[in-house]
Amino acid sequence: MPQSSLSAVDRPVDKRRDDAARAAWLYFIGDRTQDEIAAQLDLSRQAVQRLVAFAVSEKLIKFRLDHPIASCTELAARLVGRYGLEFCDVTPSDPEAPGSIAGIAGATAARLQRLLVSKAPMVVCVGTGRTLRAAVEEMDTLDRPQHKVVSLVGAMAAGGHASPYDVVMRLGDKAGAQRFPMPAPVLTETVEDREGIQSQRAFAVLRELRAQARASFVGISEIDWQAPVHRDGFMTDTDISALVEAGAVGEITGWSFDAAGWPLDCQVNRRIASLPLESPPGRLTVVVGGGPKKVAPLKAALKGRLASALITDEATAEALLSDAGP
Amino acid sequence: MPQSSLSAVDRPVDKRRDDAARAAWLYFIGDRTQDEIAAQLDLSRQAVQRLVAFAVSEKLIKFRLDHPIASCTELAARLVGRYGLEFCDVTPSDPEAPGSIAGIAGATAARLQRLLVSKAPMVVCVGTGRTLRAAVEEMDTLDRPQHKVVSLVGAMAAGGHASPYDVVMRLGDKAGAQRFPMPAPVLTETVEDREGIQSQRAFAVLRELRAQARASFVGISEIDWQAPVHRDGFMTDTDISALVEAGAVGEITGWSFDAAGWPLDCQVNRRIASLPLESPPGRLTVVVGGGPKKVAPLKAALKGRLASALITDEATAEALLSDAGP
DNA sequence: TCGTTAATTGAGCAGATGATCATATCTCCC
DNA sequence: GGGAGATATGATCATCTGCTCAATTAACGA
Repeated sequence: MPQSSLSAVDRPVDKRRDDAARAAWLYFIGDRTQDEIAAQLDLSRQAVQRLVAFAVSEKLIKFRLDHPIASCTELAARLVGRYGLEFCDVTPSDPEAPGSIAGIAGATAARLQRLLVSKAPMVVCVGTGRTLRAAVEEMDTLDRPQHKVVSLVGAMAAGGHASPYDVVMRLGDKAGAQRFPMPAPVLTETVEDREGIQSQRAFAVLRELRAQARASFVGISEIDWQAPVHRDGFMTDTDISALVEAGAVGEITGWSFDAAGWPLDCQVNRRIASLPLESPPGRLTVVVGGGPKKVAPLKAALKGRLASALITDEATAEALLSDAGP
Repeated sequence: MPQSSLSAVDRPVDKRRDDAARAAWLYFIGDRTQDEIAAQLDLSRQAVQRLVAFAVSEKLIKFRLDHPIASCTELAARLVGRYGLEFCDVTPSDPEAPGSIAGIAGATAARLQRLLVSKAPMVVCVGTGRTLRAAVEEMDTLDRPQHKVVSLVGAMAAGGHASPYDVVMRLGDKAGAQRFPMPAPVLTETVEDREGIQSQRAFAVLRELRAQARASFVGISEIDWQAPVHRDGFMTDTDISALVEAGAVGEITGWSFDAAGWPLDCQVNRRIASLPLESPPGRLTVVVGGGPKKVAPLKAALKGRLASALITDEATAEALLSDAGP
């Protein structure tokens, strides 16, 4: 039996994941104690504890809430009404960890999954960022080679190093779908560079795919000195200064916009290589994000109709509905 | 705000479920301790412990394994080959609880869910029994009024009392689908009774729906003095005696068959009001079950091609592949 | 072969969890 | 209004879990 010896000897990682899955199954679904599992699998209790922790951290076992919490449902309905959204999902939030993305990632994963399980071939566009990345990790694995996953934004900084939050490749893997990354940095050095890159054949393909897309999922961020685009090296101090000066409050797929949700007509935006924002978007566009820092950007984006659906958490939803603020 | 006062005052159950969902969310997804949650929700630690336990027992929060365990995959592949199945799912089993249906129910729920999330109108037929009932409980709630859920078997005993394991109504509720229960007992008093009942208009509708069905999900049981059909009062001592005499080893939707999987041509089967078995089934027919008692019935049913797919557990799968046995 | 470093293991312990039980509170019927 | 029964609450304790740390084993290069 060459296969089993291969997987057991040559790939000890898989064995470990297998054991972890089994231990976690017995623990959460079989409802046994770690001691009992240890006896069954002939391991020490600690080994079982580690396997269970590993399974949880690797998302081999997943927790899902299947109950509409009334206050979240109500916030969602009010957001749909206020901003004319196609839908809005609001998850509970952890008051002790206001920036936590666990809930939003889970809710986004559920939406992505519901779309992608369907067998009719479809195109789904995605941006980048920590939240979307976490959402993809929460999804179940699928095998849908008929689908196409398209990036709205490049994952490279101008210097050439890649973002660790590349979403399109990971989502392609999870869904077993065809992947269309964008062969470009987020921000080019000059307007001419951007024009050069965008005149390439690959770009026309991406534009064409976006026009057919069933949906787009994008993250959102603030524009200031702690902005992810700055921390991750996509934009320089000079870029940020110029944007803040011009009144930027947030960005989506690299495009900065002001408090009214108008994309800025400035030098930096002219060097953004991502596919342009649309207002209102021609296709379902889901903006995903939450936490205190994202309130102002989200409020602006929704005002400016840069998105037609929203996934956020309870605290952010409340802030978006309060009339105070910028 | 009449609705919110209504739900808060007139329906304290919903409030409790809401709190339980929130507590469970913070516990499993937010990864907080019960003490922290108690502080946040302003409850005692015990109250939180009870809410979390309640949420788990009510399936407000669900655990799902997303990792193919190699040995289960291999067993499934061998069963598909041996019995010419369309598919086979094998879940881990808990060696300490050989009759446990937790895993099988989860796997069946996943299959049902994958079918029913799709929006194109479809018909799904179901049998009855503890396992299918548990599977439905594991499903997420859906809203698919375009689907039809059809019962292959009545849920009444001859005396008129209903089975507690009615599946079609529960599944209809879970999926938000139209429900077509069978207006008949499992076993009628006489052949004439059966003919009378089956000549009714409603029966023609059920036959018609089955012919269009996307899939059928059925349970399976042994035929002996501990058989569920006997314990639940669907069949009398006399019926069981006659069936055992005639060589029955198991039943599906009430129809008894012998060790070769041939439906028995006997007096009892002639009084069964369920829709007839087909061999091989014209449409996808998934038999669901596991545990030591179900090995012989399953082996017979698979030999006789009474089903075209199987969901079972590891221990049962091994027994079905071993050549020993009846 | 030996020494060095990294990874893995299990003992021990502090803290988290779940069960029990006595007490308090609610509900419904009179 | 009162009382029986049912239900909910919080104190207490036994058990379970996750973390730390020291010891051991494995891996690798000299």
